Amino acid sequence: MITIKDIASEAGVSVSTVSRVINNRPDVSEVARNKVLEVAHKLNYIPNESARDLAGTQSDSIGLIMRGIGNPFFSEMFGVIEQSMKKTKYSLAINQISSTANEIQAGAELARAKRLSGLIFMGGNFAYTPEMISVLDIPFVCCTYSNKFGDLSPEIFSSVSIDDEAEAYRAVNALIDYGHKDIAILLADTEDQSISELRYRGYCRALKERGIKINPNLVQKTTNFNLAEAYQATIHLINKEQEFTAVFAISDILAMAAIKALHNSGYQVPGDVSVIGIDGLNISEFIIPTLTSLIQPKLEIGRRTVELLLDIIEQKSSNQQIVLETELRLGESIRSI
Amino acid sequence: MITIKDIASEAGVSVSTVSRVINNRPDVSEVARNKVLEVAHKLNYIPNESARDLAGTQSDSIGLIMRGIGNPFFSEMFGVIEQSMKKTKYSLAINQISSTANEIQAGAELARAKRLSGLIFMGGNFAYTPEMISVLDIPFVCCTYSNKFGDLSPEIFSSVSIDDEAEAYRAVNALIDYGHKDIAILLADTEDQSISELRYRGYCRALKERGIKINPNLVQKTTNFNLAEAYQATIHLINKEQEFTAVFAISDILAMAAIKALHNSGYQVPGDVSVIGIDGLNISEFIIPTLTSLIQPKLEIGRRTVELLLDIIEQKSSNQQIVLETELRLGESIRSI
DNA sequence: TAATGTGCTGGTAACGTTACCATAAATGAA
DNA sequence: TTCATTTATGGTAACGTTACCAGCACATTA
Repeated sequence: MITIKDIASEAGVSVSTVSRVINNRPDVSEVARNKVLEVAHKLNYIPNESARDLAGTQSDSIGLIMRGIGNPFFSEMFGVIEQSMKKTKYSLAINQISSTANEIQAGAELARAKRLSGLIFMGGNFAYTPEMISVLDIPFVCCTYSNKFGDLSPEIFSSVSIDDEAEAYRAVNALIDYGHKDIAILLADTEDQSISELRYRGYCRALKERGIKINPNLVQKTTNFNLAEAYQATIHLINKEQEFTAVFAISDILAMAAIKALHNSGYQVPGDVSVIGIDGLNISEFIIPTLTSLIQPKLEIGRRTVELLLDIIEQKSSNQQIVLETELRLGESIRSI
Repeated sequence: MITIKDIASEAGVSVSTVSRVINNRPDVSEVARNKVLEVAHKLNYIPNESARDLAGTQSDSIGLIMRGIGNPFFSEMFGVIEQSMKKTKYSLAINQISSTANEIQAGAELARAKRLSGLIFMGGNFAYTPEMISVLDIPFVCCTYSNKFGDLSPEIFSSVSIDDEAEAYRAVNALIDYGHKDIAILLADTEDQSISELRYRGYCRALKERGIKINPNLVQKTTNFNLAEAYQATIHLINKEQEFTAVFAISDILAMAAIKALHNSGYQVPGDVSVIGIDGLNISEFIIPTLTSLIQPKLEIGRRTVELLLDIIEQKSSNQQIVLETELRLGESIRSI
């Protein structure tokens, strides 16, 4: 194991100077700098991150607390974030937590155990209170969701996401514009304060504004973002024998399962039933019929999340809530009636 | 920040004793142990991993070098491995590398930077030489692939995977059993020594053994495991106007894109063309038509990978190559002619 | 009785790095 | 010339933990 001491003696300078060179600090002469770099390269030196983290005021690690990798949307988002982080000096420490676990607690523990510089939360809950986040004494950004139900003031938290309520509203309006009135909704999560709840609110608002009564029989819940369960939930919806001509699935993963269930039950999509989703999974463009969906700008969400977090860490920016827009991709899964 | 010193003075013992308790070592009296645990809990103590890694002989981190997260199969495998690792004391350090990067080099660097106890390689290349892996001085396991092209003796490396050649052979034989003779193959990767190459060999062997000549016009390549590219490749295959009644896609992701491309080009699947894949993505069971595929035992691959690596680290086992079998799931995408 | 374990405990030097202070040399201003 | 200021460097104490050695009771054996 090559250490800065080895480099120091080999290059004929002190460990302090080596450390300064490695960390790209200004107060070093060109001669010393070049000599150190040359020796470091020759000896194939790799800094020991543990020692760095321990000695430094903070580590160069960012924690990612993920919930529900079951939904491929988050796998895709993970890839994007990982990619964005690659361009920085920071590395990612990932912690996947169960849907029931307390993510704030998990984040706080990871942060202290690994001396993280910052945290990214993905796929979480919405209801944070100031007391809850007070245990987090480092910068954090919520990715793909905001704090619509909590009572946090905008100054004390950051997020990068779409406006779930507004986008759902837009999706349902698209269906209504196509002439649909009997629109079922396929929800996930049993928790009240979830992304599902927000999108449900958008559904309700759209129907109300267009003078359509909400029919509880057309509100179908599934426990999570899982193909098999969503399939069963759709079968259940069909078995209610309540007429509907369209399904708004609050996620592409649910939408794809719904299309399959409808198809297996003898319904044509979009002939008999139109289906629209939200999220924009890569695969949803390649199924038959192509899924109509509101595509989240995954690349930009990931990029902006990393950017914002780093700016906050480096005190170039303060907390803010960034809201991005989806793009409506018209696929083959809906038609007008 | 609470340290073992705080606990030591609060509990009235030495730091050595606290360390012993935290690490569950035997030589501590019950009285001291209980007192320390009580104080640690009261002060909400969380061990500093950096200090641990630095002071200890090795860290409790395992590195995961992943290639090509583009293929959802690896996202799903990642979830499984993450889950399996949860049950152990080890934590995961993930490094996603580009398809051109040298994974051995990446692994070696990560291992030294973070003082890893072991490495898992996923989605990589096949051709390792003893010199190449000699830079890795820690235990490692190749997950989902083996070393079919390299000249490593079985004693010096470990893997958990299916037999890609044999499984491809099985898939193509299934098509032949259904009466198909003009069987196209959809490959990925331009590199010679890949998973794609092995599956291609299985395809060739099956055809040869059943007396079918290999038609180069029916061998269609795409540069990687990507839906859009696979779609284009299939279109290209169709445009050759070479008759074929079946497609063997060497991965589900390619198979799904192929089905879509065939469908958009006016071919019925399986009416005109049968399609079979390998891997077993979650979604492939929910597309129309349900994909026929050889399902990799993802859970078991992940579990055995972690198990084997930990056994090697803890010297309970030596290197070995574990080969698991797929399960043929007959979907709607093939039919006999 | 003396010698030899055995179980538990504390002290302290690592681990590899950074932060901070001290100092020497070089430069500029008075 | 002399003093102040800048620039480049080295020395060393942290950081929080584990590994290792030493030592003290107390029990066991010859």
